[in-house]
Amino acid sequence: MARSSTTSDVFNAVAEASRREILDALNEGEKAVGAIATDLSMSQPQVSKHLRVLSEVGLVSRRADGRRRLYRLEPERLRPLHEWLAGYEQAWNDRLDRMDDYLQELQRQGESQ
Amino acid sequence: MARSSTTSDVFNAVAEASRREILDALNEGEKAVGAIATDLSMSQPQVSKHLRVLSEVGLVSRRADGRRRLYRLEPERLRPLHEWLAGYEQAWNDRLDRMDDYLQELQRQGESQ
DNA sequence: TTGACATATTCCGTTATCGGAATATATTGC
DNA sequence: GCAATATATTCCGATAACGGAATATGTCAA
Repeated sequence: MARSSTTSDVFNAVAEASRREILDALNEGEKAVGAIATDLSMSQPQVSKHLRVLSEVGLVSRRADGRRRLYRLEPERLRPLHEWLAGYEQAWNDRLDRMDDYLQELQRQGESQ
Repeated sequence: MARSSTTSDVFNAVAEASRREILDALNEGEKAVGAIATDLSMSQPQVSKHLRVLSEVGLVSRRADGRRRLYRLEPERLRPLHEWLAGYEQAWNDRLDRMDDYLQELQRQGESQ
């Protein structure tokens, strides 16, 4: 058995660097396909294809403006990512605490020289 | 030109569901390969391979214990993800605010019936 | 040393994914 | 309708990724 489709969930949609760049661009506001392509120096079909993937997972929405298609970020769709990460906050903070202890230890040692 | 390697960054490492499951398992504490395989009903080679990927991006570390290898989560390596997401907090909150306004509007309308 | 156990690696077939190029499908203005 | 502009889709070749099976490596215990 080989692997199954991936681009159909937020994690994979966001895994590609170019798609993150597109999302970053849209984070500044609604943009047309051509504008994105120009700004990021990507080919128009490339941008359209990535937008399709992003659209399929709901990370962007589209609206028509004349012959242009304006894409808009849908940030709430990042929630799965956010929530998954939240599950690691505990471990994360424990680490920072230990790091803090360690730094204080270093400082004590430095003072006693 | 075809695409270049992907599994070499945190975003892609985390993009695979089985790898997220492994990380979730390790979030409870250090575990041996076999234990993970049993808990998650994955084959041992499969687990080893995923751990290799996770290891290469620093998300897990390894220590020997007899003939076993204990893997441990390195949560601070999730930072790139965390930071990237943080860039969307603004948009995220704006959305929530607007949602809030909308709910209040609904409520006002409800009261005036 | 040998055998059992634990993990890592290699090989393989299948499929997904990417970028580029060409082409198809709107939509507008004349 | 026709040309121009804007976007989407399709076809392609190359390659990366996955899972399974077999095998290699490493470690302990008797």
